[in-house]
Amino acid sequence: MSNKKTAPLSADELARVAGRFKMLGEPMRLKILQAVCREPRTVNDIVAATGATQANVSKHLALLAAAGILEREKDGQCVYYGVKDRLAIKMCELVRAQLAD
Amino acid sequence: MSNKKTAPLSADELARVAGRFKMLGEPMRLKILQAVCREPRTVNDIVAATGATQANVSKHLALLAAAGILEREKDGQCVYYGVKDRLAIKMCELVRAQLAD
DNA sequence: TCAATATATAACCATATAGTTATATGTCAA
DNA sequence: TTGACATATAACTATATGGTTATATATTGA
Repeated sequence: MSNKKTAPLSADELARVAGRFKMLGEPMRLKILQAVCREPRTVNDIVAATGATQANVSKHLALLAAAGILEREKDGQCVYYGVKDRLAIKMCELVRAQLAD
Repeated sequence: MSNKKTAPLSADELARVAGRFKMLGEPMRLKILQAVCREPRTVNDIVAATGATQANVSKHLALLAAAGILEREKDGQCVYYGVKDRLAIKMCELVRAQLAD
């Protein structure tokens, strides 16, 4: 155990951390996260829940899955997306709570 | 106390939360946060610590201060920037820890 | 007042990316 | 097969913004 007083992040680490935040820095993606937060949903469900176009939702889903925030599971002709990274959700709640003061 | 099972965020709240993350989604800004994390530092110090140009640092500092993440205090001809929003730092550490697995 | 120093800002360019439209791919049922 | 549905992807446009250069605005000391 023990922390080394938090060593400075390398350029690479900095970029990774920033990338994580950048992924959450888009309203539409947060809206998608909200839609799949409870349980996995199909792309169609998410499209309906967000009101965005199917192509746009699909693109964001691909990004979120590639970032490891969502996970993809195919079932027949449907594809379910669910939350893989609970920390992302946690952080959304933290910020939300903070803004509500 | 008591949570209402987390009501869905309005478009406006969504934008605010996203804006918060977007502010942290830039490597240079994280580097600046690192520089001022322990104690307030002058712009010059931050420029030296980050290796970026003075104009660029100044711009990011203005953004971070406007977002309420940093606070600005003038002392003579120097300006000190320090962390105002500890949650931002906390989240950086959370993500950093997560990536280190 | 003048020079030196610290910080901010304006104007600009280049790049990344969100959203769109159109189309491709895959899966099922008749 | 064929048609209907679900999802993905390609090509494109428009916009936001990070970084740069040049300059403006304090503030201090000589």
